[in-house]
Amino acid sequence: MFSWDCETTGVDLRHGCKPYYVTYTDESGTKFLEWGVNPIDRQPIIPDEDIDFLKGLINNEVTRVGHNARFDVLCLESIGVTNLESFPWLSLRDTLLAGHLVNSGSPLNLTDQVMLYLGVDISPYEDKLEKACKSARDYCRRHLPKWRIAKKGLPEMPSAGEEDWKADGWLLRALAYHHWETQEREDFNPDKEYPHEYYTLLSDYANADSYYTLQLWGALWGEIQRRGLEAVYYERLKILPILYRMERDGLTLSSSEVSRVLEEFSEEEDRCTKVCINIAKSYNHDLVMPAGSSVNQSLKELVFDKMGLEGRPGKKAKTDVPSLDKDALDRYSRSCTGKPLMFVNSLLKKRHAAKMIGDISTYNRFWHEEGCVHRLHPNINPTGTTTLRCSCRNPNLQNIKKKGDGGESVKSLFRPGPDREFWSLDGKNLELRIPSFFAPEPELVEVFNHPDQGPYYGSYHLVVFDALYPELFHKHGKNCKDLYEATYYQWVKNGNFAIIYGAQEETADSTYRVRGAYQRVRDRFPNIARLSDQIITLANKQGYVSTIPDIEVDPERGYPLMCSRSDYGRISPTIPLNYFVQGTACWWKLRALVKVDELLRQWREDDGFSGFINLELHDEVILDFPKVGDPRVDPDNSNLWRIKKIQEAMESCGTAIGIPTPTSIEYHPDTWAVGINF
DNA sequence: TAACTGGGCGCC
DNA sequence: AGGGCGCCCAGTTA
Repeated sequence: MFSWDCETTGVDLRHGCKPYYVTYTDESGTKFLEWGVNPIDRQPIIPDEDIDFLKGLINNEVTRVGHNARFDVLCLESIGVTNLESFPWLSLRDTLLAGHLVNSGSPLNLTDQVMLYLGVDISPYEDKLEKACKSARDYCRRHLPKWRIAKKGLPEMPSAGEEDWKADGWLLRALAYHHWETQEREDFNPDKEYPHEYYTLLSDYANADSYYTLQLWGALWGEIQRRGLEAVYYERLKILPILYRMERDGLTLSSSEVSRVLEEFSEEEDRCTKVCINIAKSYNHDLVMPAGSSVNQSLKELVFDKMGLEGRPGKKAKTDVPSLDKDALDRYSRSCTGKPLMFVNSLLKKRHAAKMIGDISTYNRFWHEEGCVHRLHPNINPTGTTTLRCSCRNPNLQNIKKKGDGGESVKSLFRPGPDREFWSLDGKNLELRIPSFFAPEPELVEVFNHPDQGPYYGSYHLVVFDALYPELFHKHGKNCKDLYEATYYQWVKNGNFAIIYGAQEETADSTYRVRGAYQRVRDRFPNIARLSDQIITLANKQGYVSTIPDIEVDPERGYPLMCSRSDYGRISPTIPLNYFVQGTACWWKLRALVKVDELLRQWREDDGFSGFINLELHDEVILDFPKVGDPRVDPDNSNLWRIKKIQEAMESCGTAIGIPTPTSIEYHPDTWAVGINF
């Protein structure tokens, strides 16, 4: 068993950042390889024999321990040591995955985990390095302007912005050598505290990392064994190569659509900004328009003081400062006319345009150009949430606006490349089904199992609609869905999701817009109400909730999700059912990804089929396939049979947790924003 | 300057 | 006591 860790010139390995230091620890101790970095272009200078040596090292060992090992595998790939297909993924022992499994609610960085499980404080290594790096960076800014210090705006590091100093660990040794070679400054002493340690500070820090990563693995695995969670760990491990592949393949945007939309919306933003400024002038106010959707003093002063609109706090606000969010602006606009009304409407339009432009600019920092498309490779983090959801960043592709306000959406820019097509598969009503079948709630089980039968036709929302508006439902039946699409039916949906998200009585009633709705829903679904109560009690007793056990993995144990406690030691009643549902849904999705990936790999071997997974959206999977034929014209000469296989595989994951999980199929030949149901 | 906080907004 | 995220901006604090 050995552990390894790479230090890099930044996290953006697909944009030119590279490892310059590899540390590894095994039974015989801790060793390392260190390479000089050219300060002008930030590229490490790596001897061929070191690459060969690393190849041997990686291939010889049986188990490999890493902290967020997927990143370190990508490091090795970026310098030609290994690659996706040949790396022995299932031999990995990852202290990030293990740490989340053992305690999903605690900080997972190495320093915190080593403190928690080994009682050792390694923060002094990092603190010393941070201090020295910052001094070195200051020194370079003053005396060596040609040296390429990490900062926002460098094309090779689009993620720069936070903790930039971490990308400049190489700088200490580079500066020390530079001084030794040139002796150009007598007073060379950028850091008064550590002037003579520039050769070794990075090394001390990095070597401690690989050493303690190995120790930490031992502690975590002991805990996993004690709690009998080995099978759950091994199942989770399967996700790493899938995410690695997903990040590599990424998601494409149409470059011509991007240019067109950018131009149109820039004009729109300018126009609306001018309207706002002119209206402000008529109030004797020189409005300084805030960027994007943000709010500044100038805007507040105009709206609340000079126009005299009555401010109200926002729904989710932590303070009682008057809100200027979309919801608040909508409310204000209903109570005003004339210039204030025109102002509010222009401000909303300006924000809409600015949001679109802002999203595209963020993508622009990250994308790679490939002919007529741009390709994004986001970072997907399987331990990025306190539930089992993955988080996504650089850029985040899990919050792409679906529909424009009457206009275009960012989603419409995401288009398949030439001779490609998108498909998406979505677990239908997954989060509503989980408590319904698990409780179980016989009425809802019946409804979900018979989507063709009246009066509810498989719709959870219609059942609640009936409970809250019995007269209307008696009169119109399932037509209520269309008749009250924007009003009662929408409010019912909002309320249902609010409850899934943990809303308590007051919030639920106000979301449903019906007094007493919360209690009526509880009365209608007594078993779900009881499940919620029981799971809150259990969570307070044991500190966590478990997802539904999967009979194909471990019929006894699900994935434990820690519930955070307030200062008084109680768990918020909003949390337990939500974690249970959200976590179980994502367990389903993780297993679905494993099965989908298995099919895709099989097809690749069978006939070279090049289909891949672009993205996962918690209960949904997006696929990028080669265009074969239009399934609407000739289903037999299309990818439809493959998609049906994938659908079958995903649905089978529901069986293993006792929840029927019908999965819908959408075909996107043109753009992700438009889907054709199959 | 850099780090932090809150507001705003998008998704499931 | 409405769950889980990431990103940008403005304004304050160290």
